[in-house]
Amino acid sequence: MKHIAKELDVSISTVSKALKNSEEISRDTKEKVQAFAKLYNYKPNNIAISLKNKRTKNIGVIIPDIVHHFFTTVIRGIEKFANTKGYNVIVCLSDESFDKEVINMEMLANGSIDGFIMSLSSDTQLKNDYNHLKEVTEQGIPLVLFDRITNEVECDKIIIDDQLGAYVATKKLLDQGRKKIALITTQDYLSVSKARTEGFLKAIADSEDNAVEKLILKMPSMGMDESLFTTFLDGNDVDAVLCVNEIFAISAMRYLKLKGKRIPEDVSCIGFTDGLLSKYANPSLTAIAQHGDEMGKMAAEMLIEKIESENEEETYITKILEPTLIERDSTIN
Amino acid sequence: MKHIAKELDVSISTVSKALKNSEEISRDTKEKVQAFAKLYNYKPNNIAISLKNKRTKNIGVIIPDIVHHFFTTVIRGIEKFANTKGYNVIVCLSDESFDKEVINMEMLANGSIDGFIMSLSSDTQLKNDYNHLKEVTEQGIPLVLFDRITNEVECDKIIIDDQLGAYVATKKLLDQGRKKIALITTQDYLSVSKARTEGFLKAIADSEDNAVEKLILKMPSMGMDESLFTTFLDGNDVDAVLCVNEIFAISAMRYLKLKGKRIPEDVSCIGFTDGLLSKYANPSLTAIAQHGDEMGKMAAEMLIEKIESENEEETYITKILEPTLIERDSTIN
DNA sequence: CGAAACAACGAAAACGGTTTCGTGTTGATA
DNA sequence: TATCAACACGAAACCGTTTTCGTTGTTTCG
Repeated sequence: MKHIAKELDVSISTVSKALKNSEEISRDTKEKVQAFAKLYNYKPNNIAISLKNKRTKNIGVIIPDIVHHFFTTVIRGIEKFANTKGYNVIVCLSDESFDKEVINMEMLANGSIDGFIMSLSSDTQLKNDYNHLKEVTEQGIPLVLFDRITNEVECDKIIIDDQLGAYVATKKLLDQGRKKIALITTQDYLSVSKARTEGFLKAIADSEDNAVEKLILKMPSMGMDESLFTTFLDGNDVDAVLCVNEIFAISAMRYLKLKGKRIPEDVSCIGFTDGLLSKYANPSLTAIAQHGDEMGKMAAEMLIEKIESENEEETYITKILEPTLIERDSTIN
Repeated sequence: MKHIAKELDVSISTVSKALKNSEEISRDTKEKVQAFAKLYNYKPNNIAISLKNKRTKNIGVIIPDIVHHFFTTVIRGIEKFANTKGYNVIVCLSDESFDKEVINMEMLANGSIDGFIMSLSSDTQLKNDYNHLKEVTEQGIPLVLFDRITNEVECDKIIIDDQLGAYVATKKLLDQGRKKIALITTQDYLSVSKARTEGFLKAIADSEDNAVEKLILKMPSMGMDESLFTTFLDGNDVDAVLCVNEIFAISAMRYLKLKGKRIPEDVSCIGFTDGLLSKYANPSLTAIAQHGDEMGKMAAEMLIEKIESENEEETYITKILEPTLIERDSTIN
């Protein structure tokens, strides 16, 4: 701009206004300035604009893991919507660690972003410490929590109804006449695991069928522990399995097949998260779709709404998406 | 800072220096200022610092698709390394579209980032138009291209040796005595597909076994076209299949099994990209690992090196990573 | 004791824009 | 002809920091 101003012998103010097509400036000058701007391929400096406006047009996304189908679909949803609104997405990975989550938030909270979208790390949910979130909201930075959320922090939230998902899936298994149903899940401190377990138990309780046996295996970590897994499946002759993630479900199917079980004839399997594995498994896996794209889109929508809204009224909402049961070949039709 | 300055009755300059532990400022004042800063939880504004330093500590990553195992591992690699160096990662998705790629680059090139890491969209490789990349490099913004690259642009690049990967995989199939080997790939305008096809052909040529038959199916798009696929496999009684991605490989295995073929006894299968599908397929799929994490890490390393190096000497390097053949159950040991 | 050296700090410019508030020129109106 | 809008533009403050270059007041030394 300085350059153009000098070249055209006008002030920087005039250049600025001319480029914004201000009514203040004569048609003549505007055309000249704009022509020069094109010529010199002038592009306004985003940083300077951000400093002036106190708005960066960046949104920070903090997730535990990116090599995970659900999270990537959420990011895609966020990115797509954010882009239409002129926002960029800064992605940080907490790697399931509380400390990294804190560091990342602090890194971004110093003016780099206009708002956060995040899903809690397992470590954070275990520690149950949300001070870093509270600090951010107290600074007035909008925050949207998705999927792995907490009630300890007041902010917008979006989740799928995990309990309902598990309920519907379990009901599906019951309706097929399954009597010995296993739930393979993770520890309860993860908000989603807890909700899914509740849905599972509720469905069985609602069935009022005393012949139904329920079994629950709580895996210690997010990863696979083969021995726990096989011991559980060896010791219990189940006829249905509901797993809280694809990996558990695929592994269960594989091991059951190894043991000579036919799927779905002998054992029905359902897994949470409708990812690639479910689709391409053999047999393909009936799955509870979490609609990550939609979730991401809505999270971005809620966040940008908050960012751009003038009023400071603190009304927070929690949106609950309905999961969908995608029926495939691992359950009987 | 203004606040602290007023409160302590010193100048803003003094506050700034005190916070940076400048030698100019007395121990006494420094302690006071730093204490106040802690008290008021002062955090420097990154935007202002960026404006002053002309360095944002952000790196822009533009990839065609994020719901793709290889790309997510690359992002993870980038993010991890970048974070250790104090950089944040802004992710943009081109969605395989030339236009979006251009828009994203322009959005970020106006001061939002210090450098780019990107992988070309298929659309861009088809159009063969790289002016947006050239503009960016001419502006002096460092650029590192990975995986899907072009020779049309002078910049740092990093790829895996796709030709070698295909060569090794094909050789593996030949060594097993396979005589009728299929390659299922995509169109040649994708740099990686081309290289893989070359490796495939080279391995067969090198074998000097005239009994070996080679077949190539070029799928029209990135997605699956079932009819083309099945027609090809029905019409050719192959005993080995090499696929340029997991989806093709898994689909091939599934269809072959459907036709009564045993894997690996009757047909050996190998796929590019060692992702989740390969690991959890049944049988598990022998795969060519592309080391996305490593690639991402190195890309970030190269980029940050360029960003932080003082000298303007234009020396660009291309790093070539070696792929690894991960042997699993879809090939004979 | 005067000059030089030094320690401690502040004023102001700079980064690249936006925006408010003038100000000087016109032309129309009373 | 004096008055007043409207018009077209410029000066300067501002966003929050950094940094250069003074400017003080105090030592130190010859």
